[in-house]
Amino acid sequence: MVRAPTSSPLKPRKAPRQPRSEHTVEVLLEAAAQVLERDGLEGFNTNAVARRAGVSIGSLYQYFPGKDALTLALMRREGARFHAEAELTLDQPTGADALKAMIGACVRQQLQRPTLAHLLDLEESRPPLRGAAGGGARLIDIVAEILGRPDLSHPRAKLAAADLMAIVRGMTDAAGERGESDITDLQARIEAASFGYLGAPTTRAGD
Amino acid sequence: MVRAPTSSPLKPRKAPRQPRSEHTVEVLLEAAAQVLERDGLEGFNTNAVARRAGVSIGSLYQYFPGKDALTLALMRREGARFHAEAELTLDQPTGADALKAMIGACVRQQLQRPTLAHLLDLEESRPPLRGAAGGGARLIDIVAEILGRPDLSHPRAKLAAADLMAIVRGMTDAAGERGESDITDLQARIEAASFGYLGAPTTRAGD
Amino acid sequence: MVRAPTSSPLKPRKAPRQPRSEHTVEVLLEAAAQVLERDGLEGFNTNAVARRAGVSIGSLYQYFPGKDALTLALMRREGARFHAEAELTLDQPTGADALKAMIGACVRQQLQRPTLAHLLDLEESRPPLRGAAGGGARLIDIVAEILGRPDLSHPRAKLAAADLMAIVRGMTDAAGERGESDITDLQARIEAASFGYLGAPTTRAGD
Amino acid sequence: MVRAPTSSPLKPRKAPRQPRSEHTVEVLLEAAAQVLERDGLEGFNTNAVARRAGVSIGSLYQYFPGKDALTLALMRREGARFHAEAELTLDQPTGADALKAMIGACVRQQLQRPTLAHLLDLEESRPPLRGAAGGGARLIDIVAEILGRPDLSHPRAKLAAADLMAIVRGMTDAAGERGESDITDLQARIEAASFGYLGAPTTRAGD
DNA sequence: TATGAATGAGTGTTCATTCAT
DNA sequence: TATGAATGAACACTCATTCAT
Repeated sequence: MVRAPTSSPLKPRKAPRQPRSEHTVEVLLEAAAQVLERDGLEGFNTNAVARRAGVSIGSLYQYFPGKDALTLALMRREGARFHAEAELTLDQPTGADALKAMIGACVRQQLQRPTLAHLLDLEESRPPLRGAAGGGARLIDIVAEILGRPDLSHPRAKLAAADLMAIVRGMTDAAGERGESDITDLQARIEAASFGYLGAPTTRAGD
Repeated sequence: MVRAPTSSPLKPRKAPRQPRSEHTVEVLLEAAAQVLERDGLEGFNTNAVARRAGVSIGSLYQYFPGKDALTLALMRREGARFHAEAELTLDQPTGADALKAMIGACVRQQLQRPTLAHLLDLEESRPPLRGAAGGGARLIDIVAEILGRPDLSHPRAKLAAADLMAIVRGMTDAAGERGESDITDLQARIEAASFGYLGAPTTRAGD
Repeated sequence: MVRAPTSSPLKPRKAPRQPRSEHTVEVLLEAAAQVLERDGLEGFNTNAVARRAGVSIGSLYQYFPGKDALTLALMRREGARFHAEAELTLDQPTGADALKAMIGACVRQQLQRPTLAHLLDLEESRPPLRGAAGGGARLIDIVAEILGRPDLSHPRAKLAAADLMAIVRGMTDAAGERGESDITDLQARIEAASFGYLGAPTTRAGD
Repeated sequence: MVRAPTSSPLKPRKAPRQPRSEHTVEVLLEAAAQVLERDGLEGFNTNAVARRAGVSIGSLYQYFPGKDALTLALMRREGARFHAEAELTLDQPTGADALKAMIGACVRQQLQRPTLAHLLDLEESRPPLRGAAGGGARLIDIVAEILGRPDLSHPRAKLAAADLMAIVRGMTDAAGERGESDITDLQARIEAASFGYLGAPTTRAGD
């Protein structure tokens, strides 16, 4: 094994400017996603990704300085539209509405491609990637902001935000693993737990 | 040379009869735990475990037919006293008390050696170990039984049990990762979420 | 890490397309042959082969999915020109001529690189390679066909063919081990035994 | 691996004088034979033999200085009664009778426990054991002596003897591998080849 | 003398990464 | 710029042999 990263090993090596390059990057990311889904972390290796992408291994390394950078880019891609949606929740009038919207966004995100989302979550906690995607932290900030809204005004907003995101992540992951697909039901249960946590139960969950 | 294992690759290879053997097994398991804690899944390999245990790699393989068997044995060791405690929760008079006891057991278990517990959780979801430890499924059954008690009598006990365990796991994992150590506070927050989920809020969490 | 091979462990992993690859494969096969000849089955390991080939171990595994595939490829390489020659024996006018030609082919094959041929024979009987080269069975069919010719017309052609090949193999192996190199003499003795077996002695052997 | 034989690694380490020891040696040899038959050369290792013998690995090494010594002892055990029988063939009045008797002895020996005999043959050609059992050479001497008898009086007795033994070994091995069990038929075919080789065919083989 | 725990060099194999073409 | 052949450190696992008990 040869591990001598000269520059930052996580940032994309080159900004793909030409359309052909953009396309290659896109193809590589989708290939990575599919390999992850089909073969799990066990089968997730750079050669397999390149092969599936129909691209040479050399090309992969031209766009990504290393495996972790590829993983990271995939995380960002998967998180992109989700983050946009998450930001929008702040536009909701009340904190409660915003929180519901946020939960909805999380659930949709996680259940879109459940195994992919789950595996990326796992990868995200691996030291070299720890918080590199920045998604989690940012998300918690948004939720914390929501919890500061007048109708919720939680005294320990940051901590509660972390707890809520943990609840959401825990429940959606488990649901994904079980193969659940009824988004509405799941969302209702998560809301029950969340608002219960906040001391303002909506309705009895799971009825 | 690597050939197909003739016997089950997960069951311990030989029961340690002499006191010396027992000691070696104990030392190996603790070494495995420590390697996992210090170096993560990345650094968790049989040679490292043997080295840390101060034992030859051959000895490791005398007691465990493979890496997975070692991991599994560690899971069982870590889960042992916890499972005992979990069973006892059924002795509680009311469902609410039982559930609180259960949450307490989970929290204590997870916060005892947080990173170890977390990494073992991850490993448990890897295909070759999927449910091999048998802990998770059993746990959910207990909780489901609790939820069937008169004072809780949840109509979708099995599903709710899974949800509750997901909440507990999600929150404790996150707490462990943050380095939280105030068990009582964490437990209170989890109870809030749990009873909120069940539609019977106790007090506003996090106040 | 050693995991179950996903594809057939005996078929070559990748067809060498570039001339460089072809060369590497050729070099690896010849190295395998030489290691086998110098160090026997004992010393025949993938690292030794790669080292002797002046190639990294990784390269070996790029072209052969495993040790057995390498062995098999070597068998086929060694058997290639021989099989061509064996097929041609059917062009001989009479059965007797064809049989003599066949014996000649076998003897030449076995005495070209006697130890190599012998060791490959041994390997061929190891379970994972059992009949994989397909050489032996095919050979017997050819001989059986020869024995069916009018001038020989043996009533138990298949059995006799197996016997004859056993005679040829036994005698050439022994001769090879003794270091015999007079092909003509050996061939004459084998013919004596063979035609004697068929009930049509030519001349007294060994005179 | 630790390979530092201080004394001759092939001779039995201690002459078992006490009846208990003799019994242990016998048990070990039979265990070795059975392991060889059941699991082949692949599974033939000292620990397996000891386990099958119901004896500790330490005991095995008390009676045999190494694996090869064990193998060798097994060869001698298997060859013992056969050699006795082989010697007796010299008592036959004519060379032809003696040769037939010899062939019969060989066939019986090889077909008694065909796989065992075959695997031991293979082992015998491995360098550390090369000719150590001494069986083959001695056998050839006997046959050479037979071939010198007046009725056969072969001019190249030693060479012819080697050839004949090669024929016998080749044909019986192949027969054993095929699972043949009709000793008389096989013997007749071998005689045909043998006497054919000598220029004195008996009857057409295989009719 | 018997036991079996312990040893560790050796073997097959993988995969992230480099670099000549 | 793209290719894919080549690299080699790392890892899982085996087994002949030793030696303390």
